[in-house]
Amino acid sequence: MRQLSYDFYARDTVQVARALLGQRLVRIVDGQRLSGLITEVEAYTGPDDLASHARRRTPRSEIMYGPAGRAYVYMIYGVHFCLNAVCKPAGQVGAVLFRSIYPVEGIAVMRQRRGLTGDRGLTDGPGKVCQAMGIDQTLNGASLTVGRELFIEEEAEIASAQVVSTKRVGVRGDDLALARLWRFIWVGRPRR
DNA sequence: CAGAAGATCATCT
DNA sequence: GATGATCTTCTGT
Repeated sequence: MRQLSYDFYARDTVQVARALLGQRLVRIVDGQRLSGLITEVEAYTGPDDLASHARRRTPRSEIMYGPAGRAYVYMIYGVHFCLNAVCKPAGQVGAVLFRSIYPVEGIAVMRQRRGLTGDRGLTDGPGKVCQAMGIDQTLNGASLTVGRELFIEEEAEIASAQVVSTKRVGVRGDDLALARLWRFIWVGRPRR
């Protein structure tokens, strides 16, 4: 199992998003291995994408302006965390949001962290993925390429990934022109 | 199954 | 002071 390296992330954000589908997200906590196959992602591009936090360069979004292959973790609605992989297509800015995984290793731990007894709804949402895997803001800025607590392992490439939606988002009124969400899902993925 | 509402706080204006 | 790259619970069909 090879850990995805810097070169994987240092590409066009949309390409990285597509390529991440089917790869294995791994979290090691207390010596325990938690993992799952990536089934849904979303690409956020640089300053010209109004849907992206990088639309403004602030202390929070600064990580997205840094080197590729690092984790961008932030809290949302005061309740949940979202995990991103920073991408850097030469001089550009971007990140990929992990929206859903198919859990494989450490499922019992994930259930416990999620407060569930079954597998329904275990890891099918950005906040759920973070809760199940114990990902919080302490991992913001962590390296996904040389880190040992959070990284991605290479799996056999899948062909059935596709764009499910590109959506335009209004920002303060009628400003619909520049916001795009590139969401990719692994069609025909295993179900849990 | 679909829609509404509340939770709760880091971040930015 | 307002907002949000979400989730859960509750209501009604």
